[in-house]
Amino acid sequence: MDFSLPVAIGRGEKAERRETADRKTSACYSSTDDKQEHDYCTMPDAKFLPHIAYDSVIFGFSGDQLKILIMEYHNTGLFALPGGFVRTDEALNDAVLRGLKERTGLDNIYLEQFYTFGSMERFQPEVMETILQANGISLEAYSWLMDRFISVAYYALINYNEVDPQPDALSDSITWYPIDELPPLIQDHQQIVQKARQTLQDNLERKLVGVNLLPSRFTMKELQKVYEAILGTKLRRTTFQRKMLSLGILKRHEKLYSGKAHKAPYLYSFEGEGSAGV
Amino acid sequence: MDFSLPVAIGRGEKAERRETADRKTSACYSSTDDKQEHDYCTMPDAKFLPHIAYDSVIFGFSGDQLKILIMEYHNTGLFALPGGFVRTDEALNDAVLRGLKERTGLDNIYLEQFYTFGSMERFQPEVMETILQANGISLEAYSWLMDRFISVAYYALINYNEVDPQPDALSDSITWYPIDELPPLIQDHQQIVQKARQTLQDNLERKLVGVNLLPSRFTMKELQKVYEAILGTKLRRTTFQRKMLSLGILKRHEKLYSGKAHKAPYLYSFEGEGSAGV
DNA sequence: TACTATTGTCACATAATGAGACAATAATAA
DNA sequence: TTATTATTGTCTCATTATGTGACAATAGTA
Repeated sequence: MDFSLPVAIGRGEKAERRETADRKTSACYSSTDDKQEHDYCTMPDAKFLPHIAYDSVIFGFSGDQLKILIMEYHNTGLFALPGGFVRTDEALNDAVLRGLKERTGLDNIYLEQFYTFGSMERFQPEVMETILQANGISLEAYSWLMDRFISVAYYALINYNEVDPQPDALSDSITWYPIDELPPLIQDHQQIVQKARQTLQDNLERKLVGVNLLPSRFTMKELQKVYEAILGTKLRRTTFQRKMLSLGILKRHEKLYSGKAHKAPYLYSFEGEGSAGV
Repeated sequence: MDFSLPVAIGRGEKAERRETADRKTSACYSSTDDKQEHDYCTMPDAKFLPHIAYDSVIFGFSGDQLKILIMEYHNTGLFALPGGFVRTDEALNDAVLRGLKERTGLDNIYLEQFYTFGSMERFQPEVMETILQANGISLEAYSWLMDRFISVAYYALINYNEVDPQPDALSDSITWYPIDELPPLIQDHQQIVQKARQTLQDNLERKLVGVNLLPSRFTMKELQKVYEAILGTKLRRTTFQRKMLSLGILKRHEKLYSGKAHKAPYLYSFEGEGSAGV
């Protein structure tokens, strides 16, 4: 009963204001082709904060399943979460938004930071070595990538149908996988996914994150499917409907005539972005 | 009704296993006097991860108030949260536990990571400059401290009466302040405290963090005071008591004869660390 | 022995949730 | 046109949880 509305970094709220740091900011960003920009810099030490990375668990919903985006690196058979690095003059949150924009093309993404991973087990320079070698990249020039990294993990909720995912320079694919059918992931990425899902479940009851996985207008049944996919349990139709309506944050619109032989459901939209709870 | 038990880093759960990184680990740690060790290293670049810090919001409960530990730097009038840095071969969580041990003397602390702060606004080299100068420390040798830092924030819950807080080398005091009567803090530390309190409030309903602020045996009234201090609201005695007892995780012990002219309350202890909810 | 302050528990009202019943209805088949 | 089918929106009733006050039990004091 104590629902408060979602506070997104990318959406309603402003992202962290960016101020320019006045030191050590040399330009070395090189975009090689017009369609796609490189994540990695030829003089990276001057550009990115060392030892700090982020990883993103990007959730989508399709075919009644919760899915996430996984990247596969060229010629390695290695799978990983989309991630990246933080520029020396860039807010952490802005770095993640930038990376998401590159992968998804979307600007307005529901995004939430959930944990920072910093164990020693995640330090496996061989992995990055393999990836760089498979891409024919000099290990010396990118030795900073073989250092120990602490990774700040975020999860994002996006509308599956709105997105055409784009791989980065080192990977040849970025693909939706059902959350329960992931390929083996590098390092501690499986753990990161686990924690992301747990956080998503926890927040489902407090915030109203579910709606961010759907188009702006959706039926009650679709919303229920999202909840069921996130929680991994079946929910009772009438109870769910009553609960959602009692929150007073869904606006009812016209009916959806699906062509099926039964009563047409109403479409709803999420009335929020402002504030209602606390 | 969906309480799950607290999962502490320092307590029931193991801390992240430490493996030794095999590179760049030169010993330069120097403890100057027997009682107190220095946080800062004469060759810090070789010892600590650059650009990464942690801050800890250490909660205690006394006189019906929620309090936190604040440090005051020598000769500066600057106040800050206790914090520190991560060694190159040390897990992030272990670094925080190490710092807490130094400040509080305690090993077994309820600790939870809650957010990583990485905005550009927190980059204020003047502040550290002031602190170092006030301590007569060469700015050149410690220039790394003036770099931009991303800070992983943790909150800790400890038994107020069990602790004799110890200042570090740069500060001359570490003192309990009521959470609503803090001195002005440096950088974004006020924000960090705010978010810590919010997280604590959120977790109070899901986990049973409250008990970590009390001695192992406590009365129902004491527990209620803790909840009221955290939530900032008065609670109804009978409802609170019924709720707590219905959880089935408090063990009742002998009565506490306080010498006051009324019925003596029972003492309770927290039956947990295992699992009861989900 | 009466009085005071507080505790543990109960009783009742109100609110939230679980679980099923049922009428409404959009398309299809007869 | 009318019956049939699958699904939706809503209602009802039972169960559980919570709000609110009452009250007896009791450890000390007067």
